[in-house]
Amino acid sequence: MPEGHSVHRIARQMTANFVGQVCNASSPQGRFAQGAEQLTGRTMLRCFAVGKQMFAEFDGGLWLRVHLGIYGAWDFAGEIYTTLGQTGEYGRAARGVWDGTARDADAEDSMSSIGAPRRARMRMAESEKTDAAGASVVADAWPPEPVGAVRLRLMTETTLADLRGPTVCELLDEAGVDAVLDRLGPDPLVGDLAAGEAKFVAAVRRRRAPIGQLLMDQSVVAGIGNIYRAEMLYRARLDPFVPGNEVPESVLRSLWHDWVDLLNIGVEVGRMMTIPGLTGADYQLALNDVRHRHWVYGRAGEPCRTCGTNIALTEMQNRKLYWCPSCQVAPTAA
DNA sequence: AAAACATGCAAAG
DNA sequence: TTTGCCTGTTTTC
Repeated sequence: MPEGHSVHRIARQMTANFVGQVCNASSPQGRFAQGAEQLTGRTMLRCFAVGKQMFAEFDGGLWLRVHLGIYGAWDFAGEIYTTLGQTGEYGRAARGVWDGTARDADAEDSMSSIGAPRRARMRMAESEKTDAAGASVVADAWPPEPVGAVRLRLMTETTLADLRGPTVCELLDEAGVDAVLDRLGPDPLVGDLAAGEAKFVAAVRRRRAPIGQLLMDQSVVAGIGNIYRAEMLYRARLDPFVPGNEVPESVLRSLWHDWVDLLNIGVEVGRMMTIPGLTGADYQLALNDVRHRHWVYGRAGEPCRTCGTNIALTEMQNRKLYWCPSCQVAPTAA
């Protein structure tokens, strides 16, 4: 269940490896056989993310829309040309992974090789755990056997991407894409930033729902999920229950700018880094362990890193919401 | 070994 | 409001 940053990374990986290439598509699982047949032989023209959704355009006006949902994932294998800098020798390719479960050592690479794209031979072993040890064993098997229920496999001569467990995988025409885009709020990495800010502020200000709910509403702002929601509210020291129309405009503008920053960091690092200023061992700890990465998320009952008050937990929109009842308060009247 | 749980969403009822 | 997706990790028996 990647939040927005992961999907942007996947779209970039897809762009690097598939755009401009004639694709062969299949559905090893069978549930997308008809769609795969329509895609086969077409050239991918572009690929991009808006919020948590990925869109890829193929020649002939055919679009692929994918939403990974809570446990969907893409696995890339083969000749991976990446600008993401996340490739160890046998690292995992851009994958819709759980941010907190990335155990491989891609973090340092990620920091050092941004802007230094390189070719890497990367073939996934049968399972993630055997990547390091088992990669060479299966290195000559091409294409690799699908692992698990692969809804869609996209292939070029040298590269493949396997999609598993998505909530949405469908083909659309351009009008269909527009209809989806129309109901999505602004994404800091799509379109004009100032326009996005204005849309976000206006959307929140006209609603009475709690700000904690509105941040997760993809029509208000696209790409924020349960972790970024909790962390952004903490970073703003904002009570999650304040109605949207009672949040001062200045606070909303700050929230938007914070999302701009967090999303950019997330895309670059591949993790939802929400505690600023970490260095050295603390930074490495945060990179490698979700438990050390956040202010409040997943920390119910533990002391607030700032004030020591126990982090509270409640349900909002059927999702767990963590917050510090001491640090996070209603904004003073503007 | 089995169960619970997770960074969402859409479709069914 | 409930269920499906059907993965991968963590927790419980």
